[in-house]
Amino acid sequence: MILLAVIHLGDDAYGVPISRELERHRDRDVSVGSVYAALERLETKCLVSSSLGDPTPERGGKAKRFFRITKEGLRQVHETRRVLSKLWLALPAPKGERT
Amino acid sequence: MILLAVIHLGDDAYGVPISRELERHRDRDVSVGSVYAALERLETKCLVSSSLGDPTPERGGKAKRFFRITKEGLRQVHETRRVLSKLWLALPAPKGERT
DNA sequence: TCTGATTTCTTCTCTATTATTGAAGTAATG
DNA sequence: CATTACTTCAATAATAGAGAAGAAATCAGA
Repeated sequence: MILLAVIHLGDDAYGVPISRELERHRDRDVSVGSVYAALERLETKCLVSSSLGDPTPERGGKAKRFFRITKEGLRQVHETRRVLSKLWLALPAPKGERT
Repeated sequence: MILLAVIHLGDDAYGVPISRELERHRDRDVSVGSVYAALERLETKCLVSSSLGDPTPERGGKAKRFFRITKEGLRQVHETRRVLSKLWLALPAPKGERT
């Protein structure tokens, strides 16, 4: 889900909004520290890359660290989608859901 | 993925075939111990239930422990599918894939 | 019909990795 | 120099994973 958030946020993918995006989709609190930890793991595995941004005209604050998905990261996202989509095909429909 | 394997295997969902199903889909070794550990966690959370089977006419072996997905487990599988499918919608297509 | 080897599963133990939180640290602006 | 907007650190909980040990059944031969 972090990889997907990085993809969706595009040029605005740094710690805080990534964490907010996760909170929105998972519908629960997500501490920003855990997001950074996961991003570091993803970077170690070369699924994302990061670079420091320039100061902005906003109030203040430390320089942002922007994340981008790598080619390999995108590949793995697609692979995961492929596998799960296949497994989900045979799923019995839940009550009250239109197919 | 374990929940999905339990669903797919139906009346034959016990440790060994669940582990084999995972190996098949993930295309790598999956130790049966890790599968049992996960199944226990899932049972603790009431996402699966289990019951011991009777001896079979086959060669031998300890009684099988069969797993079934619970109503709540099925609900969560569907919820996960719903959320991820939504996130996947806007995914840029990988090269060489027909859409 | 004992008895032990074999088979098929499950359970246990230990370690590595991932997840999560909350506090501390840093570099900007007003 | 107080405030703001981020990042990094430190500590703990939870999950993943492998491999050995344990359990209960069948089979085969004496």
